[in-house]
Amino acid sequence: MGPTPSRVSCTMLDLKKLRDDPEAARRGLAAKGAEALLDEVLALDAQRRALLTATEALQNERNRVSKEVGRLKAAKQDATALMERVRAINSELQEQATALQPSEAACEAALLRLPNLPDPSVPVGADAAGNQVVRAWGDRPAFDFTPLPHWELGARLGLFDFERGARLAGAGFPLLRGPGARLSRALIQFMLDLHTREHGYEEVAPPFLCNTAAMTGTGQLPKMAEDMYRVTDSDLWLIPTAEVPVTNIYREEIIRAPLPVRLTAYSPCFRREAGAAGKDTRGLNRVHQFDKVEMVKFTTPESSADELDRLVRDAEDVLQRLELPYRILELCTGDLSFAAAKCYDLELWAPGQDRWLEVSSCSNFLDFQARRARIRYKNEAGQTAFVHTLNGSGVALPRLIVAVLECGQQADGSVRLPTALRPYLGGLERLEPAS
RNA sequence: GGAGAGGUGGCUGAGUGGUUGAAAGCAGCGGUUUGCUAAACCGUCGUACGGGUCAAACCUGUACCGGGGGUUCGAAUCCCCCCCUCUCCGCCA
Repeated sequence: MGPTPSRVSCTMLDLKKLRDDPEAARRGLAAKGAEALLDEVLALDAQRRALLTATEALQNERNRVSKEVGRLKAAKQDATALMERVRAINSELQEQATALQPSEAACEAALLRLPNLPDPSVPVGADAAGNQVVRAWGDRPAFDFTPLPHWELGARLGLFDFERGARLAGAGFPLLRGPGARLSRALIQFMLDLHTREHGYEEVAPPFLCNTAAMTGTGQLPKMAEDMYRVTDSDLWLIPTAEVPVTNIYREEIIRAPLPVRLTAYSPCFRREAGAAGKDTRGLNRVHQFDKVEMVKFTTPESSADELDRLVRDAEDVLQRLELPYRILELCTGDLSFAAAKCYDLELWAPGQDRWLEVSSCSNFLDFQARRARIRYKNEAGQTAFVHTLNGSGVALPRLIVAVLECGQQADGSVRLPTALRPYLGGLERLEPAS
């Protein structure tokens, strides 16, 4: 079984817009540090169009002469001269094609590496230091003892077995046991119930591996290949987030369902975390496999800004109901991910480590992913147009568990569980140390 | 994994190597009729990428009938490879 060739649209940013107003694109790309690529794209595009025009002129002639051949033959007349002419055109076309094909491929490859432009409302900044706290919720718990990090708590409570997990797949593949495994499952179920029953999402259970076309559609490929796990003898990658399969549900489709379509999915996520070696090696802060509940939306361009606000509130609701203090950052231009035009991060307070931990990233991609994946709808004028896509974690499990443990810890070594979660744990109120 | 059947526009569904980008029907859109709804009738109705126009409307070219390649002056139509769906068999959670 060979790899499926990906059929990806040549557009990610609108090429015509890039041509018509390169300066606007240049400003946006500069904010994301991808300015140089723009000139490369524009040059490749100019070359490509010149070749395309020449090729199409030849094709036009070939088509006209061929039709004439048919006409002559139908009239029982000699057409040898015209057939010779077409043969000549074809050999010329062969030469054209050897120039055009690499040109188109190069143009598309460069385009696929161009990141999305930041929304004009996004604060300008070079890196994470430029992110802005937009609001915070909840009081950070006060302790009359020194709060422990979750890996200490987990050891005392018998929740994790990192050593044996490493035996199975290496460091960063956590093994949860007993109450730890159950806590994880309870949180997943709690979040899915919340989003489906109260926030208006449809639950989906997607594949956990996706092909190259899907990975390209949402923007993981080509840029993030080294951050993903790949299956060796088929065209499949382990998903780094449910965003990939869920967003690609409508790839190459004109969505007929009324917008917005709001979907939520549980999935494991697999990330190589290339370049993060040695960072956050203890506990659950940064792992190669983790569980997450994801929210994905397909909307009209008119409503995507509002839907982003709702998305953030839906993620916040998870944290509020679990009584966990958090803050919300708006990412600045320099910290936006490849595909995002605007993004809010939700960070939970981890008192045992005295730091904030990101548990959710809520992004509006505008039509960036829709272009790449060709996800469209019919607008009110009846025209086919690209949807806007959004997604956000609702939320990621490991760091959620970290906060539940570190915020809920008591002087006696037990951990108080949030009230809203207890029904999912058979009424359990506390995790007690194994004695 | 083996055998068979099939993949055509939003859907259903015709299709001959040569003015077919593709019959017909449904849906959609615009309109007429109508007290409203329904119905009827008329018209319109694929996508992408180029060129023309400051731009839009519009005009025009090319490509696209699962994907790729081949035969041919000319391919949805013939040939090869691949993918997918369905049915049956085998294997297995």
